[in-house]
Amino acid sequence: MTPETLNFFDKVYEVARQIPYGRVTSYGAIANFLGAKHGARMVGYAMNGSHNKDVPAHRVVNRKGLLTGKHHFQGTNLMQQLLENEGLEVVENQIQNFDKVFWDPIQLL
DNA sequence: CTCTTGACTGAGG
DNA sequence: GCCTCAGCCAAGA
Repeated sequence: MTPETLNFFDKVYEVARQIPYGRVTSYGAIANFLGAKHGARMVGYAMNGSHNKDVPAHRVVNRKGLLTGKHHFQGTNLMQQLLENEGLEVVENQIQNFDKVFWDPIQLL
């Protein structure tokens, strides 16, 4: 675990916290925003340790709007419930109107 | 050290 | 649109 990796983890959490209410983004978008050469996979891996942080990990999905990380949440459909609670429409672990609720961290600049 | 496993993604058929 | 393949790379066994 290099210092750069730790910094990367913190950056991921920092970006994730900036995701607006009712919006979502993808692992790749975050990776691209951070210029992460480790790739989107590491973003997902970073989220693995986001449990005891104030990170809305449920707003981060894969590029198709699929809730690939729902099994990392407590219960079976907690992630979906959280998203629906924010006014999002989720069917079969997939976010509906994904292109409309998608939020690219690049817009933060 | 090697091998496997992923909360991924883009390209090609 | 679907499926498959190949890069990607940190962590754990």
